[in-house]
Amino acid sequence: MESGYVTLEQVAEHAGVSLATASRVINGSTRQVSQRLRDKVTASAQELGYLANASAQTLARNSSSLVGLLVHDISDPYFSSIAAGVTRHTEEQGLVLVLGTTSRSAQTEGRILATLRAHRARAVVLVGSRSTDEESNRRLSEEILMFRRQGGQVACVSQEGLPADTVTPDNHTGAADLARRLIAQGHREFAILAGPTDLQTARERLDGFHSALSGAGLELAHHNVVHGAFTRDGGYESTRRLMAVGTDATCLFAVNDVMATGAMAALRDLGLRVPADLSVAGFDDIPTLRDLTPALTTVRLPLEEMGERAALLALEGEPSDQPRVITVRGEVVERESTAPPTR
Amino acid sequence: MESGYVTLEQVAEHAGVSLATASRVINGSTRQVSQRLRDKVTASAQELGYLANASAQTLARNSSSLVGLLVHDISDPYFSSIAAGVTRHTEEQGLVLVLGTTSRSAQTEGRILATLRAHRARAVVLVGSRSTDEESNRRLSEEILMFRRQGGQVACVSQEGLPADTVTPDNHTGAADLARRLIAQGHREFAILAGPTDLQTARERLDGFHSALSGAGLELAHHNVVHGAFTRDGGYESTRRLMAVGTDATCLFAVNDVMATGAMAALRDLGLRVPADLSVAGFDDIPTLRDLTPALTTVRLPLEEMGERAALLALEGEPSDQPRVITVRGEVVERESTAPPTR
DNA sequence: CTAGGCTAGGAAAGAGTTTTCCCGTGGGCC
DNA sequence: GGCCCACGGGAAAACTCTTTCCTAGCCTAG
Repeated sequence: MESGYVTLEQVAEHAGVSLATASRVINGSTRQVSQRLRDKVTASAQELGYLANASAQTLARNSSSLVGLLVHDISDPYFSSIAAGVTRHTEEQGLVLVLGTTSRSAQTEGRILATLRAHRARAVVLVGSRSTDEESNRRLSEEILMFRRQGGQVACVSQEGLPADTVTPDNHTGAADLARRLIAQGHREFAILAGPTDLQTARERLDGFHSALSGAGLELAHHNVVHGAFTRDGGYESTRRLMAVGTDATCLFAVNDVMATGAMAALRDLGLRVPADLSVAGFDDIPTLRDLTPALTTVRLPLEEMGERAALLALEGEPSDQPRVITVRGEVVERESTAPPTR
Repeated sequence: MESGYVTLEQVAEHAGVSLATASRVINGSTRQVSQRLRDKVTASAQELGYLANASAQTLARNSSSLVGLLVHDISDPYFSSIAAGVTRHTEEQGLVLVLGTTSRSAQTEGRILATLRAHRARAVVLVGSRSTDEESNRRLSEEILMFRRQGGQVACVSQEGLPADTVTPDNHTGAADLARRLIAQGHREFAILAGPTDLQTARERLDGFHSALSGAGLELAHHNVVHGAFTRDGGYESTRRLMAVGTDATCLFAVNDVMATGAMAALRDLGLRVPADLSVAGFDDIPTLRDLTPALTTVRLPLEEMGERAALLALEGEPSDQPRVITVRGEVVERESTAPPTR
């Protein structure tokens, strides 16, 4: 333990057995080893402070205990919630979690996936909404397939349609449920912070909301749908844009909570009160944002659980050809940010 | 590329050169290789889709590109902000970030550090407040030294006193500055949510606050200091306890923002208004929590930058014996959660 | 013209495991 | 008692790189 490393060979020598035997004892191989030698080896390992060299093991086994997790931005509480779920599972399995931050760049994503392949990562969990851009999807699919060909498993959160297992919220139904609740509350005119145009998740939520409106015989005016970044600042800025041209809406639906947060900030800066002047609803029910005032009406998603289940899919599953899809249903939680319209 | 892997040997063979030459070309060795062979090798590598096996490289070089990051809980926005900073640096250096979540368990921490050693991680960044418990500090120091003996570098955030480089906030001064501002605002009676008793950071902030009070000739009543978990729920619960026995304080200082968040929630539940009935101040200025209403008066820490600088320390520094300490000074930001007392 | 020094390239020795293959011993069965 | 099998143990190959050491060839200087 003095300095540097203790190798298995040293353990074997110290125990007076062969390298093979020592190895068999250490990693509890299927092969039988007599109790006597077993004890001697474990004692030696203990005494010398043996710690197996993970690289050598990976090389020999051609499989590591690394699990990748790709998110756009770990400081975004949406991603960090999911990350916590993934972490919980990898931690208790004794796996090593590699965190890759893509900053929404497909190129970075590709680079990280290659790195994970180079490390013979066992699995990777991809979080973040799928783009609707065909080209980038094709490239991502290619990467995923390459990963799988090399024996790795892939699971996605919120990214259906890729050649990998998926756990995804039912965005359409969730948004539609929410819309119906808001209609029941008395709202007739809505504005929507719809996020980026090329994001599958954002689009599904918009569609779901829209279709519930149609079902109730309501129109959604074109000028009441505004697109922008899927972030807090995107929500802020989108709201400013919306209010600059003016709106007749009594309720603002931001397709995710972080945008709703930005929206509420913008409205406050404009001197408007929520929900008195305008109701605001979000989507995700991010734990960290539950303390906003007024408390956000939103669609609850079990984010941490989703991360955990994705990890489970990636790590337990047989590498099947048919991607398994777990759909989780969101539940509308009505809080203080929405109220019957005063107009 | 068909399936499985392409090895360097295959590339060499395809290019009609030796393994050694191929290796030299691939990793741009110091040794000269003629342009002709160089081109042939790169072309072959490209054509075959060669990707170096990271484990083999680690084994051969006895050094990997893994960097560990240890936090208590990644879904806590304090940690995820710092993580974002660390990530930024590792990402642009092409390093691989391993995220370890300790759940505040020294045992888990030890386990993860051992895993990182087994992987020959190049460096590790430890985030989170040092305990004041001597025994666990001794054990952690031992782990760190072992890590360093094996060629790894260690840097800490908010954990001074360990045998490793550190970037730490000046908790004492920050809290004292805050106290003085609050006194200037007219407050004379304070209550403190002091966090866990055994947390160095919490204690320093309490001490700093306390000493500024003393400096102004003010007392801090014993019953106005309440301890509890360093979390949102800890803050909530501590506040309930505080209010249950009653307090004469006009201002409540929670030693970090997440506790302050819980405090504000508790006060709201009790029907008290902030700052009208009671002022509340925090510490950290966590970006995600800036949208709370009322906006929190707090001490701003450049969390992301702190993460980045810790990564820098761990990765640039010479392994020196004398731990380098970077102290960052927090800046008081006065917002809406504090106001002159009405009583 | 030869000795000596460079240089580019290759052979091979590691790096630390796992795992296959082989061997010797001992026990059970006829 | 002999044969076969099972089983515990070891030697060595395999995993894929990096790097050292060596060699052949060429150039230059004496």
